[in-house]
Amino acid sequence: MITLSLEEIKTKLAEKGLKSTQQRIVIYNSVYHSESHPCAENIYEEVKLDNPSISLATVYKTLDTLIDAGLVNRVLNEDGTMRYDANLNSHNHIYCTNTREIIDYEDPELSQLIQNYFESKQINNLKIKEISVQINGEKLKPTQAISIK
Amino acid sequence: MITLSLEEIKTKLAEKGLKSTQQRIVIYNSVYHSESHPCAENIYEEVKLDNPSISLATVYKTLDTLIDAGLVNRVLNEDGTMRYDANLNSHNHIYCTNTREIIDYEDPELSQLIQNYFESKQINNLKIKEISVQINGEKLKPTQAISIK
DNA sequence: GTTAATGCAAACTTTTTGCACGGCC
DNA sequence: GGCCGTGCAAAAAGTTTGCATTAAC
Repeated sequence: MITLSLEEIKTKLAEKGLKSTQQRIVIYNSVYHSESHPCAENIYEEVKLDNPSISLATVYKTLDTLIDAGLVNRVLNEDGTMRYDANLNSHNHIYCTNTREIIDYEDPELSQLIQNYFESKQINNLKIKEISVQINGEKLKPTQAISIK
Repeated sequence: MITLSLEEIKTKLAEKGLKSTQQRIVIYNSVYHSESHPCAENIYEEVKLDNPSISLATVYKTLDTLIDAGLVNRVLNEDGTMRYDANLNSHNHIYCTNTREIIDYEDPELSQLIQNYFESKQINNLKIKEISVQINGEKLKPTQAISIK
């Protein structure tokens, strides 16, 4: 995992023309460093530990701001709640049907394969903007053991 | 589009051990024949035209019943609302960012390509059960394509 | 006739909104 | 200092639940 310093976060916000408020910093930091794909409530609970006065409405508003700025993406969860993801490289996800985790899956080779496919095959009257692959599966136990840090 | 007769719907319900109530018949029929992927509210509005006494709660309960029976699938929408789909063959979806429609996209060639890819490349300790592709894009109106500006 | 499904209303969860106050540039 | 962001509380949107009534088998 790549960690971001306070200065790096401030720079990223500034690049998008956003004021570096305390709330934006801690919320972006929380999403960025989350292993899973947290929902607004998860983020609220985490940032509240160090910032007890923060409001859940601010978490929602700030996430919308970060999404509009292109720093964070929405991820859909099987249960219909909105999840958030600051990893903008990967749009592929593995959904583990056992643990209900959503795991980022980056695979440039796969992305290229699909992109090539759609260069030779157009879909009627559709301007494709983005393609993502969702893989549903079961994490087998050895992986679970290894993945514990 | 393949249409289903009343008798065929009753048979499908009976095969799953479900009583053929008026509500189940009209709700399943509505989802089955929908071009888009309706949400519970959409289905409610449609079936209410012919069945004014039906309740929204019944729509939700019936959809859950149909999902449990394997006659209908849930589909996630970008806006976080739950959508429903009676086409069990295709797991690829096109999401139109203009109209917010979700459109089924069946493409055996694409599915085969991806399946082949994952036969030669395993993901660590993951037992893959299902792979789906989501394509986000804009449906172009014919007028847009030929418009002179 | 028995059992399960429906309809209603109320509750619950998640997300959004309006507005006064406070903090960043 | 001016303006934008935040916090609060209330509302909206989406979904679930409990229970008395009704319908299917």
